[in-house]
Amino acid sequence: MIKRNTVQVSMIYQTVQRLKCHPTANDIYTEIQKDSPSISRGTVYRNLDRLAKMGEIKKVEVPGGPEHFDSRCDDHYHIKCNMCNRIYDVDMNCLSDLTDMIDDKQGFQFQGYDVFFNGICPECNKKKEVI
Amino acid sequence: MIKRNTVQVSMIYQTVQRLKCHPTANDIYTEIQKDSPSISRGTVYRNLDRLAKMGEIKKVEVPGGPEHFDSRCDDHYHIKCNMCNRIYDVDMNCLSDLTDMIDDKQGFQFQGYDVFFNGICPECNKKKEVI
DNA sequence: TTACCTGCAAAGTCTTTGCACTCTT
DNA sequence: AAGAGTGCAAAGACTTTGCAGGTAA
Repeated sequence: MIKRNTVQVSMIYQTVQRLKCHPTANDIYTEIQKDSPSISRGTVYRNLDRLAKMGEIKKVEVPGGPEHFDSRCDDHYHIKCNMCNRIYDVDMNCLSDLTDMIDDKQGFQFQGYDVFFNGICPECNKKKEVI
Repeated sequence: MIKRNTVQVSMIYQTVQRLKCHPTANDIYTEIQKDSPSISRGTVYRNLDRLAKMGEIKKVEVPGGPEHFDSRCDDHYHIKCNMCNRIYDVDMNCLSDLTDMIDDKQGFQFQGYDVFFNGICPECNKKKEVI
């Protein structure tokens, strides 16, 4: 998928590793721009996509929001804060194969599933108390 | 939320009930346009949102795709076909409270979760065999 | 009559893409 | 050299919004 070792690719990869906050493509773009103002959004989107397809990073599709990216590639779940929309890891064992629980598969070929929690993050919880 | 019984609101509600295919806002817009060409997209989006907030219909947030709407309001899961992107109901008992399984909530206030399956629908499976 | 709702169009958010140029290999 | 990757800008998909006029109550 990626066949050339360009500075842009490594900056994008490094930035996903460095930001521990499940950044969006735009977060990564903004961050890289601080040092390299000429980086383009297209390059960021293209390479995040390539890195995810290669399994170097993980694409996190958030229900009702933009995509986020994660340096942790093992199977784990996420929670979205309903106030600030940030994404965090959930500390829980993954469910055993959920597709075993389906009563009638009706001819579908099940390939995978997402579990996505939502709630309020500790930081926003504090803010709420102040208000 | 909705305070007036307009023709547009009832057309939108009826269309969600009639289409059993988990339509998107655009599907509903296109469908209503056949009979009422002057309906506007804004009205469709606004009223789908209001109907969902009132609990008359259900908003289905699809990971990595536009929102779909469902006439079934009880708790149940969905599967997205990775080929045609259509949404179908999954015939399975809902999981008991998943948030009980979280080892360390780290100060988060968990409010809910989505489970979303993906795979290949029977129709697309047949097409694959032909190819 | 009031104020909620509509149609329209513009704008906003997120993402993809075509093209000419650049740089890795 | 070849062709993968880049920057740029335009366009695309989906959704929201401001406003003037329409209409249910």
